[in-house]
Amino acid sequence: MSTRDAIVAAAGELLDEAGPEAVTLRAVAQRVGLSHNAPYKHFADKEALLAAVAAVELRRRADAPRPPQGEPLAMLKRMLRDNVRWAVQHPARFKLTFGSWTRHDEDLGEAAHAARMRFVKAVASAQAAGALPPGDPERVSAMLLALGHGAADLALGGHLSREGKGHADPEDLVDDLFDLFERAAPGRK
Amino acid sequence: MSTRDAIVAAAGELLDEAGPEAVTLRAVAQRVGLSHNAPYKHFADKEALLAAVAAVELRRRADAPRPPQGEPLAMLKRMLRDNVRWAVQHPARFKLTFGSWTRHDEDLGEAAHAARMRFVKAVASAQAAGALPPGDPERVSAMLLALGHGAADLALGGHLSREGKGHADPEDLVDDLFDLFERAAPGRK
DNA sequence: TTCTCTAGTTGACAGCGTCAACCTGAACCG
DNA sequence: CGGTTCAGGTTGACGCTGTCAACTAGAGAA
Repeated sequence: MSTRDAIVAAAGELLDEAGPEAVTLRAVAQRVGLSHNAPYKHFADKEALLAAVAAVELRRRADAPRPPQGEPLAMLKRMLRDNVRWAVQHPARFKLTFGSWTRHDEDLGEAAHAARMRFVKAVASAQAAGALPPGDPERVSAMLLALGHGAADLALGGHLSREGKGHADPEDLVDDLFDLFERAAPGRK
Repeated sequence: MSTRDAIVAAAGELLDEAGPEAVTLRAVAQRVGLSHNAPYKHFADKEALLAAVAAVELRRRADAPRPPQGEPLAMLKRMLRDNVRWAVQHPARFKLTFGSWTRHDEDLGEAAHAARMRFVKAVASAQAAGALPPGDPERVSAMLLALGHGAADLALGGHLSREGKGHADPEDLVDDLFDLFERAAPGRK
């Protein structure tokens, strides 16, 4: 493993173990056993390091073992639910990966595009199977991803009512949307 | 206007004019014409100040002049679209208000609850008019808000494809969801 | 008058990202 | 083989940040 990779890995671990504010260049360097300025030999600045962490995470998830596929719609639902579950379980990585990147990073942009295309493909097959309404699959994808993203983000922020009857965890909201699709789909022109 | 209010206002202006990273306690204090430590006489720490800014913003939007109401579903759609437009136009305020609050803030929690209840009420009337599927209005609200929140957040992060055919701006995604409701609603059991 | 808060001040502190300068060993080339 | 280059590492400094401690003026209450 290159030193660069070690730095990226250390930053990721720190992120998981102690939250985003603990990810300081100095702490990362120390964890790798280097001096506080060593990261600058591999990354232009802190943001470039974080972009690398995000890109690695994105690809790691893309390369994850695919569960056996079934119905296209069920598969799509599973993908979205997995995304949401991951977001809730790894808030810092989620926010880093899908937050705002201040500068354009070539590698990260490419990884994100690949991840999105994977999802768009799944939407297109569900449409082909008649399980989703027709229309630009990128746009339908955007809607699904927006709901998942929003549900996860609101849940993390504590903006989803947790108590009693109004309770919904973010995965439930994904289910609700799919229910809506199923109700809208069957008898369409 | 109390000094405390002036500090909150100054922080909000700084947020709009120069982005979140420009909102430093020193800059805020200087804008009000006080020494760098003056804010500590009114807020326990920086986060408490930011929570106050968020609460003010939330209430300001809640007190905004209500447009004349029409059909319940159309009104609801307008509310959600307004939220999304506001988020895209004031990203810093949006992220502050609907981001994660590290500590529980009484005032902010109350303001957020009031804002959400306003939305839930609108959902309930749309349901009563038969324009939305039945079910816990809080839960339906959560789904709508999640989609709006996610669409805005993804758009701000540049995660919505901007080019060519796949293009969708966040308000379009809100429309898509409402179209889906309209398609699902009419012939229900 | 004197006492007591409240809202303000100044000055310090450690930690942060970043910059500049220096060092070192291996690879390359004549 | 001797010299050069240079990626990768170091130390030390800078200004800025949030925060803390100590001090102070001034308005009311006793």
